[in-house]
Amino acid sequence: MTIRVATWNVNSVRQRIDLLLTWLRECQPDIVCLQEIKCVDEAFPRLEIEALGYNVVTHGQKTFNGVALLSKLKFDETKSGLAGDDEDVHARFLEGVVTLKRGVLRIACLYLPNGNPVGTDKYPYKLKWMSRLLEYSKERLQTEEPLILAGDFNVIPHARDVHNPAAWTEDALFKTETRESFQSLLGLGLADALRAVTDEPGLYTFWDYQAGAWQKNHGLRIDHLLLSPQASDRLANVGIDSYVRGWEKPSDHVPVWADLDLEAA
DNA sequence: ATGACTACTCCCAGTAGA
Repeated sequence: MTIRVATWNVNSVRQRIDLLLTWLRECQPDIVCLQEIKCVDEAFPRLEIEALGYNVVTHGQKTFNGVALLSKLKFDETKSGLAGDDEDVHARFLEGVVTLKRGVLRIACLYLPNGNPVGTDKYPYKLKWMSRLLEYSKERLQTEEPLILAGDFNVIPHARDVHNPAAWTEDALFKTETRESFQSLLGLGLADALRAVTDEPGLYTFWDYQAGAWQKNHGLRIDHLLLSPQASDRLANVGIDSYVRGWEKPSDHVPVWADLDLEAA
């Protein structure tokens, strides 16, 4: 038995619903984290997705941001919002817990702030959000349960994760402070699922719409699944569905998934 | 390269994304 957990920044779920349904049928993920749904909860196309056998929970927002969790396993609990800043109204975080044959699996779906342009209040907001995520992770890791942080991190972890690293050194996605903060998440014992299976450079999850970035393979790896030791121990396979970027009217991000040897209840 | 695309919005020029 394996459980497939996926993440995909769809860049508007209403624009992408047909592609999403096609991909769900092809990939057959058990749990999916969606980002940038760009709609309020009432406008989310839940019926079509429920028809494929998913339980759906959304944390939406008008126009921007918005995250959703889809799961073939029933949610025991869900919670929206990341602790640590009562002033933050962005819909960027949604946590769900499902029951397994042995214990539970906790999934945090996140859309980490972009942070550009650096020099505006957007970058400190990003760094603060990352430190809030670090605190959340510290707390959750104490339970010693399988935990997955999945989403659009807006972080390029390493030079091998971007086509032209020299052009990105001052960008909020690649700045030293950003990468150090991401590293401190890994320092807690979280494993970058893709890097647990390969060191290969040039594996991307995002290609800009502009300047033929997809055709030239000028991409970024910014969508990640971070696994607690209890999840990492069960890791069987990881994939990037980059072919989805070649579809008609695609998102600029593609799905990333991980298979874990865990049994559903 | 002040560029390029795409999607959003009190409907359409301005904002945001990465």
